[in-house]
Amino acid sequence: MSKAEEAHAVSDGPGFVDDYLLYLLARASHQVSRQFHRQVKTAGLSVPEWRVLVTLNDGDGRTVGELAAFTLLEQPTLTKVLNRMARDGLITREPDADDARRVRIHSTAAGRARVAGPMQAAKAHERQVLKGYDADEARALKDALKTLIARSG
Amino acid sequence: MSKAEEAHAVSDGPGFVDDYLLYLLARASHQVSRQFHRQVKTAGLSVPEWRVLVTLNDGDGRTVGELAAFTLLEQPTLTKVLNRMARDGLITREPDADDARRVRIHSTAAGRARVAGPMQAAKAHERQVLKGYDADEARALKDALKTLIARSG
DNA sequence: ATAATTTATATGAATATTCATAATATGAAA
DNA sequence: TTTCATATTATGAATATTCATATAAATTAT
Repeated sequence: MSKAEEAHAVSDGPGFVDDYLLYLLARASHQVSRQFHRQVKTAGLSVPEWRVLVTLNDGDGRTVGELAAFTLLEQPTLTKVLNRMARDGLITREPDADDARRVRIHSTAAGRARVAGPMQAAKAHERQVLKGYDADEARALKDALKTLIARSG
Repeated sequence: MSKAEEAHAVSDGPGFVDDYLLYLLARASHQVSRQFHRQVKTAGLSVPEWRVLVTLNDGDGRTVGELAAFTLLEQPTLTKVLNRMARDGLITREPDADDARRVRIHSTAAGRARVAGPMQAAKAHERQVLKGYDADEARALKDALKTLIARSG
């Protein structure tokens, strides 16, 4: 142990977190997303806003609860994100015809326009991240993540 | 398309996000961590506090900057987390002998005591999540995540 | 040495998130 | 059909996070 290490007792060997699944997941997600999230902000969207718009792009007219689950946001957090997005003309709220408790969220033309660039950037960024993976490896990685998601439902 | 779907145009087929690496990572991390994070809070720690203490447990006396990188927090966020933890007697700040700009963070006896339960819970929870994985599969999953982390450094 | 540049942490105002719960609507049971 | 339990979204106060920048120390260059 060097003198400097001795002084403050930092161990350089592998610790618990270095092989802890939850940490590896959190760090991989955080670190891989970091660069892309900067691009999203440059395009004038927060990360929650990006998630809302890209989710609506896959299927418009979802309820607040569905959107909250997809976007990994708490429902009250999402409601406030939606307030801002409605104010900015990116989405609209429509009452559900069958169940008056439900509110369905639709993206506007402005919302679709705002998300188009980031969508292309996301695809390019993913290709960049997976550069060096062949098709089988990429599939295996995604399938492993899907399995984790399915089992922890 | 059913009448209900027609009314609000929700597509049920797979969309972009369903096979988007960054989403799969974020969702897997979020969902797998969800139950454990509830246990952490029950033990009287916020998630950032837990990350600080478990990181210090692997190597005490890290600087604020090192801790911020490990805990996936912005430095100003961490400084405020540390203020709370110092107030609660979980950590102490010590000036670095060699560089007066640096502040080294040490966990206290109370901090170590507070993190002991969650550490055991984390190990038990990880075993639970990886139940059904054999040793090779678990290793492959973790190695895949470590590769992503290393490449996105 | 002195000044200029870079690095490490802290601070403050603005913003965002959370927790508990309110408000409203549906569905089921009596 | 009234009551009771449950489900969905919104609200408000408390808390946490972020962004820009201040402060202070080390390093480099002049």
